[in-house]
Amino acid sequence: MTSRGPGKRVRKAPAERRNEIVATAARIGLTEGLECVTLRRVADELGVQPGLVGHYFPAADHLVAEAFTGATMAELDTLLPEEAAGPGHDGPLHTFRAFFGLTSSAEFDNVSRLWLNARHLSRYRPVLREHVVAQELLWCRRIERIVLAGIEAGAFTCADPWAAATRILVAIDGTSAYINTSAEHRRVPTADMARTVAETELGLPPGTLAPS
Amino acid sequence: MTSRGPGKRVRKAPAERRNEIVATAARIGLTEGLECVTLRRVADELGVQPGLVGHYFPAADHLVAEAFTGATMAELDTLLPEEAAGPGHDGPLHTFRAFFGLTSSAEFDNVSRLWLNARHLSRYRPVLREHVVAQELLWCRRIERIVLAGIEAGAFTCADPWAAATRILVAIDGTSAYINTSAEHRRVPTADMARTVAETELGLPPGTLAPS
DNA sequence: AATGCTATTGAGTACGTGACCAATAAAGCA
DNA sequence: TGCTTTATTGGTCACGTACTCAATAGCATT
Repeated sequence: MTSRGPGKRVRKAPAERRNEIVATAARIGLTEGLECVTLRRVADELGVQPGLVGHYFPAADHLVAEAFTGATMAELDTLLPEEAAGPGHDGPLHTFRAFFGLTSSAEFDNVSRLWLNARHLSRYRPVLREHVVAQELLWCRRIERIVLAGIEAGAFTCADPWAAATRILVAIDGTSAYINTSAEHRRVPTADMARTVAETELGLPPGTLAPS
Repeated sequence: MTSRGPGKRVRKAPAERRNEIVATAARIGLTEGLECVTLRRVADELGVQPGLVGHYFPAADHLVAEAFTGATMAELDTLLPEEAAGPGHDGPLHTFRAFFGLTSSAEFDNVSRLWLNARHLSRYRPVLREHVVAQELLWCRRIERIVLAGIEAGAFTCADPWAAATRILVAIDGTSAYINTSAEHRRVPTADMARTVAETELGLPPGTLAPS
């Protein structure tokens, strides 16, 4: 991919190089797993010496943690764009339809794997753990905002938006827990579960959030 | 724990030694994580040379896989004893009450961690993957049997027992997905979710499966 | 009591990891 | 233009892993 002859140096502004490193680490983490995010692996990918990556990340844990945050942050912005909760849009109902459409598609598989990966690795890596907790709460808050917008617009009925958001995420995370194992065997009974849970939580008739 | 002076050999029957090794590996996997199940670690625990463990398990993957199966199999028998589905017992309703009581308690935390651990590690380790899939289906089938017994006894109403069992497990696995991260923040909204999902799936009035 | 089988030892190889650091060359500034 | 700063190189180091294998010693059988 990125290959330069030996000895050739390319000197970049620290901020730019740092971003490069994090972006590469995020891509590796998303597609191959966070344990593949090593100083050497990232350096190879960038056509650079391992020492350089170590220079920007004296502790490898921080690189892994930032890789995770980078990947999930980007994904969240795809799934639930910030502006979706604001005014002048298709409305919360359409936002959720798109959301459940995406989370049910195969594109989401790598994201499921990443979450599973990060949640387990957090057992041993405190730095990563903090980033994962922050992202978990961020995702939950982002959903809560859509719920709030829907209540305000009179589209949803829900006594506790935070609890509803939490339980919707349980359904999503529960469904994607089998992504590396018996996902095939479960596709049928679990395909609509997250959507159904959401409809129940938001006081919607069954099928309301199904793709149009 | 088990310490012998150097050079002292204890020679055991192969089957017995093998069981010892798997039992130790299962304990380590359950309490410290499957990546701690190494030839060295298990050998240390048994007061034995690493080469011996390597003799019984020429590929370390198989040891990890058997450790997982050993631990989850034992746990399943605690949670849903085989005979619970048979005749002459407190009945399916009581069985499920006990089940949800246990899965909600802190004793279950290590089991949640183990499942998370194994489901992620299955991404890289095909041998473990097969064992995990087998256990996942076994747990699901065991629940399905209780559901079937309950339907037969007229206690439950359920059109598709297998699908119901699958969705109950989604709720349980979803709830326990945060065991290493933001579990504290979610305890309140998710505490009763698995039980509630089960009551819905089985056509029971809310609270029927709550601890008595 | 002697013998054979084999469970067990103890040291070996090869590999991948994170961390460390002096030397070097590229970029910006005087 | 020359000088200073520092991003980058290219190694080394110690550690932990799986795996290999000849030699050894415990047990069971004769």
